[in-house]
Amino acid sequence: MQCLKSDIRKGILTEAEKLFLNKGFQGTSMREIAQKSNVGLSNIYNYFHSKDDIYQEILMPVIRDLYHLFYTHHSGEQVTMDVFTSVEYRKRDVEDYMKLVEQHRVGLKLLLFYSQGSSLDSFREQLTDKMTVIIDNYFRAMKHKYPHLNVDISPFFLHLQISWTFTMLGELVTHRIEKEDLKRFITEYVSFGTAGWKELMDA
Amino acid sequence: MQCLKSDIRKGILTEAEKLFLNKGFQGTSMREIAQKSNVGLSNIYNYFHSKDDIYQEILMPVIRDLYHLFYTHHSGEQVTMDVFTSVEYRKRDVEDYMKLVEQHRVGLKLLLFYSQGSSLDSFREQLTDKMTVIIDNYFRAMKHKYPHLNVDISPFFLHLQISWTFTMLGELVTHRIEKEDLKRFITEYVSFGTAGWKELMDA
Amino acid sequence: MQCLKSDIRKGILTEAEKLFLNKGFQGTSMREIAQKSNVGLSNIYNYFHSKDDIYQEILMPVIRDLYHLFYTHHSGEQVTMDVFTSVEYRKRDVEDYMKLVEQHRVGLKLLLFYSQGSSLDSFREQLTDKMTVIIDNYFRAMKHKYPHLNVDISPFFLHLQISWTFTMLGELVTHRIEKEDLKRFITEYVSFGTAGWKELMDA
Amino acid sequence: MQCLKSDIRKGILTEAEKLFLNKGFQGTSMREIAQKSNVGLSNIYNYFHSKDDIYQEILMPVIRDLYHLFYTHHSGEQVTMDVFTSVEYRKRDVEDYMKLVEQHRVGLKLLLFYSQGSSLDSFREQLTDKMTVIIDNYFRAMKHKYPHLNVDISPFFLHLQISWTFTMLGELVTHRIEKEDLKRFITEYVSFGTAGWKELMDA
DNA sequence: TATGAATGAGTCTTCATTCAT
DNA sequence: CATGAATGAAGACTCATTCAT
Repeated sequence: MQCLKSDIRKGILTEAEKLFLNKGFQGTSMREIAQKSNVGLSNIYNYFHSKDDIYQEILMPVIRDLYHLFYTHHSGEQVTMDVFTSVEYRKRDVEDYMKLVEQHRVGLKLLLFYSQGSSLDSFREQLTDKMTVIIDNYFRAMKHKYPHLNVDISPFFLHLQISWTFTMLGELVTHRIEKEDLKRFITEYVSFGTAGWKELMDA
Repeated sequence: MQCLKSDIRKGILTEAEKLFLNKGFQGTSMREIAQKSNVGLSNIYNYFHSKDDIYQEILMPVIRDLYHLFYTHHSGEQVTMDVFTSVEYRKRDVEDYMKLVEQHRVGLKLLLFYSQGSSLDSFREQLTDKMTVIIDNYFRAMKHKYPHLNVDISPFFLHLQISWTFTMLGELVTHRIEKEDLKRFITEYVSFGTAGWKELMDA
Repeated sequence: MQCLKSDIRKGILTEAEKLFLNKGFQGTSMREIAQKSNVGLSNIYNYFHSKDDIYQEILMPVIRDLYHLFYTHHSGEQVTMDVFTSVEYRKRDVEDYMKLVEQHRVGLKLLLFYSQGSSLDSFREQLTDKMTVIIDNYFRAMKHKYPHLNVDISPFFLHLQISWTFTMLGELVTHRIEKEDLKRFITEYVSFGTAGWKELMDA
Repeated sequence: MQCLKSDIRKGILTEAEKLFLNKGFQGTSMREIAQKSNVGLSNIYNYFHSKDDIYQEILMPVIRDLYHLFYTHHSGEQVTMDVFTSVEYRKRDVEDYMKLVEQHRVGLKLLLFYSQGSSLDSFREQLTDKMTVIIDNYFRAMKHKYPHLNVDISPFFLHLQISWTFTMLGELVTHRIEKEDLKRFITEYVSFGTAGWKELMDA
């Protein structure tokens, strides 16, 4: 019985994903991956360079979408306060997060909680730092456009806000929220956030 | 050549702490701990039962203080809205966090980011769950006392808020904040939070 | 440099057998087995799951034949006193034992004397118990068929007789008996046994 | 709290005995002995030279009595056939065994089943060999005294008979026989044995 | 006598990866 | 592309015994 090359690849990735999710990156061995995916241990190396390679390939899509989401949200052409204080804007934001979570539940879980020991170990940290820079620039642009506003937010608070986004993603991913509760949560989240930002910026 | 028992114990703990901080619990081997602390590998077992034992001993103080902080903050005798919306209250809160961070910077870092594979692996998750229950009860009591208020916060949002607290601790611990920036950050943090809660509860 | 799988397997088994015979199961280390059989220590685990696995594989044939011998001797269709008191019957018995010993000298030695710490540790005890039950049933059947006979043997004496069989196997295995002495021994053994059983059963 | 030196010795021996009985000589560690007997690990070496030393000391009494029993039984001044064929003689024999078993149940168990890895590992084998020589001499003397008798027993059968004695001791020790069953067993045992020996010697 | 620290070789087993076929 | 053998270091932990105090 022969299989298509691509099938085997997928098989490996699928089983590896399950294992990583259960035991973490470090806790999963190549042997297990081989056994579960019915592939000879050494044969795996015909498809992937290393364990880390498998891990990266699994997480590539999430990372791509995550980057895309973050960058489009915060580096759009329009510099406006609405991004922070408009309920509409924030609702769109959080709905985008939800979509991401629905599409990449497992991947996000891996990325946020099970990457210890892999090259993506500090992915969250790095992305947070990058985002901080980007948003910081955004603030500078806003300060230029609306000089009377207080957009002088401390870098640390900014950083924290971004990190919180990851935390929220983590919570959404681990505690599967029911549809009926979802709307309410979003309302609360948006209310809380907009009120907070308004307070900070109008001051 | 023998040394004082307490000295060697401390030596082991010190070096182990450093290693755990660099390589995580799983990534650190007893061999390394032995080498760095100039103790025979097997001799370590005269001081500690296991690797996990060392880890727990290192984190015991943080855990104790963390529990104490959380429980005293949220199970005080007085049921009042101030806890959420009073600037004074929240300032006191965040200052307590700061103290915790200053005293247990490394320990918190380990606890929050480097415990994978140890028995404290899911400590954050567990404590978050416990706190959620406690605060939920607090809300029920408030609802009883102030019936006109909207204290009907969704469990998920509550959970998220608590998780955010850990995130903040994590950020404070990883990004050493300068003294001059500290005051500003606290102000921002408190403003944001109180505004948010007010918005939610007055609605 | 790779060799035929079967050769290496055999090599490991051969050397392990020697070592177990010299040092017992517990006293033999995987390192030694690896060294003596010119195989990398870790490579052994490509052929066997564990030390115990090796041990079991070595003893599988003896155990099989031992079971077969015992069961066929004592669960034959014919219920007759001859089994105990006929010289012919007993001669056939003891000759079967001899064959077993010749074919599995080393294996029997291991099984009877060197299994401490392995999963076959209590093999003799277990088999003795099983056999006791079987022969006890046999006696009941005989009692039914020959009511005038005294077949009311105490369970303990029965147990002892079976245990003696193992002892004899043990002796045959450790003290290689010369061909010329063999016939004589068998005669003595059979005479002694038949006389004994006759005495007990005719009483 | 200070203890008499002899008390500590006894404590160590007592606890060691229990452990050896549960886990065998090899399976018992000095650490365990120290813990169970409430003695500092290294302090044990003020009382005993080594683990083997403890083991020997525990088994000294059994060995002494065993030797004494065997030697008096078979090297008495009187050379007579009765030793083998007289019911009275054999009854006295087996009753002596019973006494030995009652006095040294644990010791015999250790000696026969749990000595692997210790210096007493091959005690049974050695004693069996010694006894074989002694009884062989006894037979020679009998041949001289009663030339018409067939006392030309093969060494191997002799050896087996002696080994059987140990087996019986082993059985008596592991399967605690009830008082009511004891008498019956002895009768069976003696009947069987005397009939067997008569058959062999009168032939 | 008693203690706790020290030792150094030892236990079985698993790891990710490579190699030859 | 696939296989199974090979590697060599590493994993946590235990051992009986000794030493200095």
